[in-house]
Amino acid sequence: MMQISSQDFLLRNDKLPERAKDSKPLILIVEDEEAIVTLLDYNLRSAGYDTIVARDGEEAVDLALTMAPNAILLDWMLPLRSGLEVCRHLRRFPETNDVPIIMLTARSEEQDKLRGLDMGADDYLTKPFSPQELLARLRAVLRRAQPARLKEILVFADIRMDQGSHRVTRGETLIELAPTEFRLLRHFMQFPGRVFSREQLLDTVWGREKEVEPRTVDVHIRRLRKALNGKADSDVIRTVREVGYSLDQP
Amino acid sequence: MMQISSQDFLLRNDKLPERAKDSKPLILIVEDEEAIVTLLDYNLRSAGYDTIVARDGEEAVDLALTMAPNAILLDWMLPLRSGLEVCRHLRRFPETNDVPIIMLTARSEEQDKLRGLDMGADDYLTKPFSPQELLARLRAVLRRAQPARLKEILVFADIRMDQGSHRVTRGETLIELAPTEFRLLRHFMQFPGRVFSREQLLDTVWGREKEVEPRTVDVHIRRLRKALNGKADSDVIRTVREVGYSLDQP
DNA sequence: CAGCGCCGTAACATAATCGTAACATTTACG
DNA sequence: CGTAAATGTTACGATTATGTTACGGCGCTG
Repeated sequence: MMQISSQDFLLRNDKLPERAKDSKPLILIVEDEEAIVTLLDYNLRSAGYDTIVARDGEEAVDLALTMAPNAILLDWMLPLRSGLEVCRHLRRFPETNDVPIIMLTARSEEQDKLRGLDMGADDYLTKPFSPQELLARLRAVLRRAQPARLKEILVFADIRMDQGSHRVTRGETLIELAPTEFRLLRHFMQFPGRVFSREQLLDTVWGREKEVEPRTVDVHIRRLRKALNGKADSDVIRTVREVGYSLDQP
Repeated sequence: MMQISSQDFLLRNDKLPERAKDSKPLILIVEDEEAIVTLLDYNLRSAGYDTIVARDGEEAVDLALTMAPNAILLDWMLPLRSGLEVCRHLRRFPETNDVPIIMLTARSEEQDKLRGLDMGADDYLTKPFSPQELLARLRAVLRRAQPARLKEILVFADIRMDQGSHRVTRGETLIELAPTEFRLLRHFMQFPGRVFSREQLLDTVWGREKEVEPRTVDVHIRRLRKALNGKADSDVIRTVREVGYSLDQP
């Protein structure tokens, strides 16, 4: 079916995994003072990181979105958009929501620090700082950064959920889901095979603000089943009597 | 429920395989005439490109999505799906939205050319052509290649936005947009298919200097829809309840 | 300064979704 | 088999989110 020369195919399959897995962490430096950029860049590269540099706030957002860095060093004072603004902005988007951000600032005022952390910064570094301190804090935030990353695309059997476009397909069919059905399915797909009680589902999918009858879950399970299965009888939701429901192979 | 090919979703919003920077550019040749394939293949390889070949429209879409070529040479007349269709199709998906496409055609009629460019082709080559011309144009589009979101001309389905001249067309129709509507549409076209919350849109399209009610977004969506759709009922903006809006195929 | 286009908001209209109760069916178990 | 408990299914009124319209204000431009 695919017409490609064997040479190409081998080449590509050789190269692809390499970059994905054991490449160096990429650090985005957001800083307009050339001297500091040079300093940071030199230290980070010496320590085995890859770096890219943004000179202003706009560029920072651009690069953060396109290059998917593993961490961001973000200067407080910037042209076009302040570091604070950039930080808040990045935190609004799923792609960058969980990238660790270390704020750099000339002042060490408590208030600024708190504001920075409020906006979603992970750590805080006061100029002047030693390269050792920088690297230590960087290692720390990178270490902590593991579990946050929710997958953008969830797959279970022939069901695909794309959280970016907010679409669900089963095989080749596009599935339309109401909001609660979507959240319910997402929760199941985040923990495939695991059984959840009605109470647990109410907690996680509904939230604990309003009291809802446990039996209401049944109704939404029914709606989700109907939407997912169409007319075929391949039910991916398993009822575990006395316990709850799980996403499971038919 | 609509039917979509599984290939469409295979890589949707996933990261495409990233090739090492110093590898040769990969060119996808879409052409059913063997003689021309041979010619193109020989010339491209001599000039230092890697090539893969698709013999029909279906295969073209498949390979474009799975192999992430750096550019596509696309014949106008094809089995299964016309080059025009393939072009439009590829432009609908984020992964292939920004791959440069050069259309190949036997005829040099102005009208075809315009239609091709409307569908999102980057350039146009009339058979017979000299290898020199081919390579020159290829170099040109590769040089210009940029992520969709930084492109000067954005294309989604039959909508074209030229940021240089600040013009928007849908099919043959010129669309007049107020400034906010323009920025809103631009943002959607920079991230086709992606859902944005009202808050995110206020951040990116409005900017956060002044506080604006989230519901104001609805009104501008309405105005944009009205301007784009005319009287036809082909709405390219999808409402995702409780979440936001996205640019999407009708 | 009058007219025009654009914007943000509130108010009202419409549509989608939700939660619940009531009834139907299945299951477990003696 | 027969019964009780658990789950499946359905229909419907209430609620909420979104669609739509109209209006006043503001900044330009002629």
